[in-house]
Amino acid sequence: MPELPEVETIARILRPELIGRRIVEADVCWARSVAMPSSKKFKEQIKGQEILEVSRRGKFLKVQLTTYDLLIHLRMSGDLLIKQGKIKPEKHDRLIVTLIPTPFLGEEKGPGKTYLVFNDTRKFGRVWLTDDLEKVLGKLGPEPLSADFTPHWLYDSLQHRHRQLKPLLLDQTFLAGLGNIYTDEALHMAKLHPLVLSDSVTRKQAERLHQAIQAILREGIRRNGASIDWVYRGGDFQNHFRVYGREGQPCPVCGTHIKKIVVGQRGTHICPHCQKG
DNA sequence: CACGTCACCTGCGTGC
DNA sequence: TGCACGCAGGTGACGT
Repeated sequence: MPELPEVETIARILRPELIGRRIVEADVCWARSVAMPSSKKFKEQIKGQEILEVSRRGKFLKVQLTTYDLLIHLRMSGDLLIKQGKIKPEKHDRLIVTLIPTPFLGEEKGPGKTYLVFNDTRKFGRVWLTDDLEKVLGKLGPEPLSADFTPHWLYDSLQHRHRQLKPLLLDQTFLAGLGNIYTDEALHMAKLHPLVLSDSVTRKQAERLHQAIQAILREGIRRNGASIDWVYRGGDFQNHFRVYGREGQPCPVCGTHIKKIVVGQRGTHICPHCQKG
């Protein structure tokens, strides 16, 4: 589900809630949600860890602990929620982490507990607990909103591949963070057809694509991400899609009806007038 | 190396 | 109303 802007939004929401708290317990409700280490070791190792920082890398949420990092990938339907006081597990909760403020080490006394709840209907999401970030994040491409991601880098990297633009942009080892929605939106903004081969892109087009990727991700973040289907977390970018999910509706640029095609098994939305093959 | 296919899961909308 | 089917914000393991 969530792409870079949604994960960034979640990180920003969770950061003030989590930093400075200590993990007293983790309840793994669906063992396969824990990718690494074993469910048993996960519970042992996470106990007592303090949360030092909450950030994002690509679509991964990164929770820096005293001696480990907790990495969370929400995949298609995952969500992270903060709950307080007495809670009852909801239907699709896969992991519940119990937290207390660091000054209060007594479990029973002190202020009420806080819970970090990982809810994931489709069970595709995964969490990792590791002391070696590279092991999980090592193959990721650059951050699209970082200084590493320049028009020159993009042009150069496109020339060195021979792939269709959309599948390449979805490839997290090429660039980290774009998913189906933001890729369609960025290609439309850049006026590039998703099937165009990467090494046929001109310098000018690569500059447009670079600009479009950053603009669309920044807009997504500014609007607190998109909330579609049954996962709603307050974002409203879904009301501003230019092409995604707008089959048959007019292109906001030229008015032509948006077409839906399939590219690499993914539903793909284009304006046939703005985005020429 | 690039691409297609399937698998992993649950739930929702559609059409019969 | 029931049911089959297709589809969904992602990724990884295969085979060609």
